[in-house]
Amino acid sequence: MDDEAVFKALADRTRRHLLDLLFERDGRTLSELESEVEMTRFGVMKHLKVLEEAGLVATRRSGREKLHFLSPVPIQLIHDRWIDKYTEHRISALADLKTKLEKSE
Amino acid sequence: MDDEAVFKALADRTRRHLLDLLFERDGRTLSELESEVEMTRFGVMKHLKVLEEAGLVATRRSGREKLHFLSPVPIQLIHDRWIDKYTEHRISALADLKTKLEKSE
DNA sequence: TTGACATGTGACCATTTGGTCACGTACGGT
DNA sequence: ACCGTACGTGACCAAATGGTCACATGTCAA
Repeated sequence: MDDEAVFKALADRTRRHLLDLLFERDGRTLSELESEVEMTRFGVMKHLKVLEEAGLVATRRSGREKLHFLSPVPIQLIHDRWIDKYTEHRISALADLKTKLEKSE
Repeated sequence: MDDEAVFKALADRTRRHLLDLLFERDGRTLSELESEVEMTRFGVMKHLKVLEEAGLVATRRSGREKLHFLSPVPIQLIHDRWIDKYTEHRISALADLKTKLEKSE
């Protein structure tokens, strides 16, 4: 697996925020994403490039705009790497519990 | 979520290899893990500390040894963040296909 | 209690990374 | 044709990261 690019891409807080934005609504342009982040256009562009090269974001040009889409396949592969099929249900229960505890703080 | 530490921890190739080793067999000592990696003891120790602080590895002391265990809960949480429950089956099929294609190369 | 083994700490250095900027290219509307 | 808009490139710098080493602590066993 070409995992290096994927994990490096996920290691930055801004890039994860961009993924969150695209998870919420797909097909946004660079300018639109830029307005959601405290950073110049150049920074955002660099981050999107990293995400695209990692296969976490797919793009499509439309005139002078570039549309960005979330591509979750690599995330699924991460999961499959360290979660044993047989213990998956047990872990899921733990993860749900952890989420609930944190929300109720 | 305290995701920063988790993603930073996963961003390094050596640390992912250590997780693979622990996924394969739990409860190993530092010295044992050191022998599996091309690096001095100090480097491995630093990496294990990062993994432990991220909650990806749990430890237990036993005499002068320190035993390391894989803790996959944070991995599950990553998955849950960007994989929509309703599209999960479709993505899984894609991920399986990708794995098969890469294996047959 | 002495010695060997297993783990721990802080300083140090080379490389990578995140962010900005000056400048450049491409498309659309009027 | 022209101007405004949207995206792209390369250089540059400060900060974070990965790795090693000298040195230190704790534990077992003879």
